[in-house]
Amino acid sequence: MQDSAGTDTAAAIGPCAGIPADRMAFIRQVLDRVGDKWSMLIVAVLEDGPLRYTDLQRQIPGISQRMLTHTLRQLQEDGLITRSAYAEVPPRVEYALAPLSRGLKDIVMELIRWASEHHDDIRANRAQSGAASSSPS
Amino acid sequence: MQDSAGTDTAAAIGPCAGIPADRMAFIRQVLDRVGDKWSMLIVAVLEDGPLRYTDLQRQIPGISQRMLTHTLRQLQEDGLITRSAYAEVPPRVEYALAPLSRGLKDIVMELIRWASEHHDDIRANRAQSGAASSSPS
DNA sequence: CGGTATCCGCTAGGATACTG
DNA sequence: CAGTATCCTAGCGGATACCG
Repeated sequence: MQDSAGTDTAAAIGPCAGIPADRMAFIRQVLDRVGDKWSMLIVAVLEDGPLRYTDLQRQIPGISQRMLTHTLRQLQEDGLITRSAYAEVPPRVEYALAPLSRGLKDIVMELIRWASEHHDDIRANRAQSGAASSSPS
Repeated sequence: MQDSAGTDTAAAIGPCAGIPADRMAFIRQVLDRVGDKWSMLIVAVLEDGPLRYTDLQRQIPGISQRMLTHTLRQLQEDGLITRSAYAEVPPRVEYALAPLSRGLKDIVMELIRWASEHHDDIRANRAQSGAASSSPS
């Protein structure tokens, strides 16, 4: 707690849009890490339970090995997921959510639910905006 | 649209995540739109009330006109924010959250709060992982 | 004030091939 | 099975200059 004025960081955003510029920086960092395409999907998929590498690949259609590996490492380095490698043959590696991501998982699920519920509206709006050329001479 | 048959493994996400592989596609789209660096910040800042262009620039340190304008257009086209231009002099343009983003705003605020609360842990974990190369003699 | 347009570096991220 | 390494392109995103 660095703020002596008693202004809770999160609370400060509510009453006043004046988010201290300092906070903005790390919020951006976290958002950038956690908010990218694949991280959220991985967290969401892992929410159901531990999964192996290839299972993750199958669960997340369209992800490349490169991105899967990369994102997993990022999440692992941030302590959001754990990697358990079993030295057996064939080798098995399981990824699971770490305690740290308990709260995040919840938020991600909400976000996904929101996306599910409103993607129609969004698409509609998007189409409407794009359809501005519906007035030929 | 390459995958139409077979793997019911996607159904394995079902219980809690409940993400049919089909949904995954548009979820990715929404996540991609909403999950980029600036969109969330703009939504967060706008949560407090309508703001003008320059105000947004001030509230979000580090954003360029290009990105501000671009992101605002995206959000607007998705119907997440509204743009009100008043033809007066000097010209005034106000951006505000649209009804559609009511729920999103909430989630974003939660995410930011989570980021605020756990960025220390994340940084610690990140540093620890990076410190693996403390090659002692 | 509230943008638009252009140049440009950087890197996210896919495809492919190879390894332990 | 679980990655690593390399190549390569699209577009993100900053800086700058200019317009209504």
